[in-house]
Amino acid sequence: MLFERELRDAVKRGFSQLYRAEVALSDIAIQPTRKDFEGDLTVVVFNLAKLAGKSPEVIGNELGEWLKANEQEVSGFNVVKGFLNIVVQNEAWLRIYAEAAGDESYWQKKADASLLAHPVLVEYSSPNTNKPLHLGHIRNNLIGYSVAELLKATGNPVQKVNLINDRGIHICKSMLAWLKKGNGETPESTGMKGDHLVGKYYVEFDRMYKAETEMLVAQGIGEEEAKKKAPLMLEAQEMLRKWENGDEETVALWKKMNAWVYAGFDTTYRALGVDFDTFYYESEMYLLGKEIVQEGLDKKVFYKKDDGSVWVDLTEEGLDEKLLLRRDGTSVYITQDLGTAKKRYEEKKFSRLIYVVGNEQDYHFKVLRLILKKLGYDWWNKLYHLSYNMVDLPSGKMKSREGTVVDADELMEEMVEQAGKITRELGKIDDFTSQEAEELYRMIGMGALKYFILKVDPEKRMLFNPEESIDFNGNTGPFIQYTYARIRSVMRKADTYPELRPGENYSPAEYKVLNEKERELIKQLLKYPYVLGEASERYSPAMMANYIYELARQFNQFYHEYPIVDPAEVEMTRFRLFLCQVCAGLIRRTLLLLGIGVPERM
RNA sequence: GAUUCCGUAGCUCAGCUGGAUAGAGCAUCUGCCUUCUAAGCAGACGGUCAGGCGUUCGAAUCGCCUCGGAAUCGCCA
Repeated sequence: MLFERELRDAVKRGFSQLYRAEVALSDIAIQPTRKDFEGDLTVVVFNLAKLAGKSPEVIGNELGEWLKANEQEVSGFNVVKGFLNIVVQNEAWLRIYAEAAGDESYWQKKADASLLAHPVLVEYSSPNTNKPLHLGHIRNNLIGYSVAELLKATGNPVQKVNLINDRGIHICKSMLAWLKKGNGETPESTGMKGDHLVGKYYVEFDRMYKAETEMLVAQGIGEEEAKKKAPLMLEAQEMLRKWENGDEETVALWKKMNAWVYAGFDTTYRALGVDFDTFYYESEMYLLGKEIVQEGLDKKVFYKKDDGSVWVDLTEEGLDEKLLLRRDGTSVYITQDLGTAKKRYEEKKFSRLIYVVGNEQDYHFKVLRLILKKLGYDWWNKLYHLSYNMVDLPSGKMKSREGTVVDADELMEEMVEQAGKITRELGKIDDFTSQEAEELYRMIGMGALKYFILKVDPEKRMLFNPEESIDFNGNTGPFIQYTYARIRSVMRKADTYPELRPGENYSPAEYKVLNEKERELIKQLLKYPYVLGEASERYSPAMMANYIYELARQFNQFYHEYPIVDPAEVEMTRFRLFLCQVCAGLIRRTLLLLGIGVPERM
């Protein structure tokens, strides 16, 4: 944090002068001072007291005196129960604030230079093409998009990639059900979005399949066997074989239905505001990795069983044996992933490859990294599984097959509708054209949804209750958007007093009468690059969300307590307008990292 | 069964490498719009940080145990 390093150094020097003893920088704990005490930074003196052999109270006072005498920026201190609270003089805050405001580079914390030479790949979304996107996918997409933006903001070259799972038994299920029950339905003939139409037949397959297995069970066949022997399942498997053999009719159907799905996804992605630099298709990648199997066998990392299947033994690492090639010679998921990772590394030499994938695949990625390591690829540790937790409903987990999902398109539509309803009730934009109003509703509705998802740490499981719509008050996206609109409104008012505006060369450094709220606001503003740096390192959009909420909250307190535009107070008005400008800029900048837009009015 | 993750206010969530009296929002209750946007501000209420033991000057945070929940351990992806 700001001044933290300087203070730490100063404490070290002071300690050494006062007690003729050295203390490691890492042993000096500095934290922001709690709100209820006076001060900006707090030195925890317990361990220092121990080293010096005096009581915390005494050390605190002695160190405080020393700092005040020797450090220009320290204007005061107090000691409470072993905590040395340091007051940094206003001039120092203002000086740094003035410098930062005039220096674009201050707001762009740079990542470790060693990472900047090669791209960071962020793989996210990665949908199956047999069903539409649901709330779980929304979380994935929003996290992936935002993490990519965070990395960009810290200077990393980023490529967003989407690996579409466009082949496999699940796709065949939809295809088969459509053949049997579809009557030639198309998105055009039904007016349905393509992905929803295909999803309808995925659910339909499951319904028919369940009926079949139940019938078989009724005939006295065991459940497990019934599931395997059900004619529909056999048919789906046959279809997959046909597809793999390039059967024309099957491939044509597959292409047709996938095209429907892509058109649907395109609409959803656009509504979500996410994008990708590269799309990969599993149908083009699934054969990769076979040469890796051979390589592993040559290096004796893998072994072959009598039936011809290929395995890797990970028991030494505390895991199990893992299959890599079936006895019929076809590859499994992890084999493809090995091949895909290798190909990508050869092509891109990525500095990191971040997989945004749900935590149900923690084991999978552990194994993936381990196998690459065993094969001797030194880039194995550049793979990172950004594991996010499930979005649960009050009724429990979402299941596509059973239709207990919160559909992405529907949810977004509801959010926008809700935003429209609230906006109309408030009646502040009655002069907007209907198109302007629509855009605003979308911005607010999506802002609410995105903030709701992103403010929660990805690792934490979160609950969504469809009964209670997502809030627009309190700790929400619209609250922050509202703060921005409010600031813009003040600035518009200032336009009528050109002589009050801070000019191009305005510097806030000379302002003398900083009040408490302004001071807090400036401190919060200056934290930005530090928070950004950490959020980027930890892949945590939630940190940015929490940061900007706090800033908005503080701004609203300031706004409420003090007038901003006052023709009788030129210096004050300039200072405050400038502060508004910086706050608004930061809100905009931060929300953009979360994929959220800001309105001029709302 | 084994492994991993999780458990903070009625609800949804913050809480950085251990530091002061554990913070927000929602909900409930009270105030504040003839002054720059009330999607706001101020206040009240609400906690055995699942429980226990330990390490420490100090534990929501670290370790062990118990209870509760979830995920994974497929010739599915």
